[in-house]
Amino acid sequence: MATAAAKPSTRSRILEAARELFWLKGYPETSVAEILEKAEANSGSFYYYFKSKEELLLAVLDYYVDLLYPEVMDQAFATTPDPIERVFAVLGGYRYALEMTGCTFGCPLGRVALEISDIPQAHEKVAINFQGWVNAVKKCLMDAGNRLPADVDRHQLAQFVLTVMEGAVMQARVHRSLEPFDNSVAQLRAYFRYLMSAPRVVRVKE
Amino acid sequence: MATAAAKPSTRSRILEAARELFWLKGYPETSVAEILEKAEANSGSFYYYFKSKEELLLAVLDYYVDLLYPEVMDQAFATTPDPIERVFAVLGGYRYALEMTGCTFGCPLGRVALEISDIPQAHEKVAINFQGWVNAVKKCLMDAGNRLPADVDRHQLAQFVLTVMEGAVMQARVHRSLEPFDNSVAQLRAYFRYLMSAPRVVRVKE
DNA sequence: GTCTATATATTGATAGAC
DNA sequence: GTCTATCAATATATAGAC
Repeated sequence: MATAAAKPSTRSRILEAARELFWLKGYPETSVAEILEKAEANSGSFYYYFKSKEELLLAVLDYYVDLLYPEVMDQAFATTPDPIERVFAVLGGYRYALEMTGCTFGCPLGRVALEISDIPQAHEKVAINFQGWVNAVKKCLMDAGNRLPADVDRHQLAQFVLTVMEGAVMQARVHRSLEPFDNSVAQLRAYFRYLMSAPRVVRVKE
Repeated sequence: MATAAAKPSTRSRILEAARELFWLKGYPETSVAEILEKAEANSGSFYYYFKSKEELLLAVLDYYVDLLYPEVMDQAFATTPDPIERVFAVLGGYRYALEMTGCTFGCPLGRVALEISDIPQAHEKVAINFQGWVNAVKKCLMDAGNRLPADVDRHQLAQFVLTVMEGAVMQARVHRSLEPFDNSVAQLRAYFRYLMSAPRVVRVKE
């Protein structure tokens, strides 16, 4: 017979609680005491597993690397076979997160990227996460083959998709509205439509 | 004869110190004590002018509204007559700020947008700042007249430019490199080139 | 490994003299 | 309006029993 799920280890409970609180409240605004309460753990356990709050942040950022596919990419890849549409399905996932949170919370890594300024290792780890995201999108763009012009740099375009996602999420957050997000994605779509459009004959001045 | 510049008022010294520190360290990580030290003021003066640290943040965000043209737009408008090139000159201003700070500091409002989550008034004021920015860019796009297709929504496109700026600045910050910024602007340029390209004859399948 | 109790520093904010 | 002194709360982190 099925047994009840075992309670996760203390360390992973702390990690999970921190991940959620850093996402909701930000790293500087989250106290160790709050993390402990949410994780149902004690101060002694915390400092047994982590040297400091700062080290916990770095562990959370490593954790996010593992979550890229299960939390961000897998669903888009599973439901959307067309590689170009997959890219927009990934963006749709962020739209859904905004929708579910009243347009308050989008990408937790973008938040760390801007709110932290004195922990260079944190930026390095966010950069690694961004690289993983960009590579996943780049893979889609490469899978699109010759539907995109050969001279379009896939890496640059994938980086641009991340740029648009982060900027769009930010604006949705401050406006508490999906409109700026949808507008930005609409413009990105127009750009892709152009890139994928049939060969053009440009009328030349006589 | 010329007199030495008068020392700014205590209130404006506090406001200016806060603006810079919130930009460099973020709002939660900046203590009132630091602001006072930088402003050469005392706790008593601070709470004479501001009800709380939170109210100071709101005052700083109002202050930014006044700084939009002098700090962000004026130079681009003065040096670049072409309205489309003006938009890219504005982006060039952010590139310069990144360059001058080792790719660590871009837009202070984007930072507040993501690091603050429990002060709705702060988001409202960032939204007002973003609106001003978008409107300034929108004005350029409208000045471009029929160089852009009539059916392109100027507001949506201006919002997209802000999206790209914020996302590009964020990536430059985490990578400590201008490359992601330049890549994103290059893609935005390609999109504008497309929008401004001569009327196209699309080859139709037979 | 987990617990409670606590050390030490710093936080935002206030009081009251001048 | 500006000053110093200080409050009360909270922060991260540690000590040492179990």
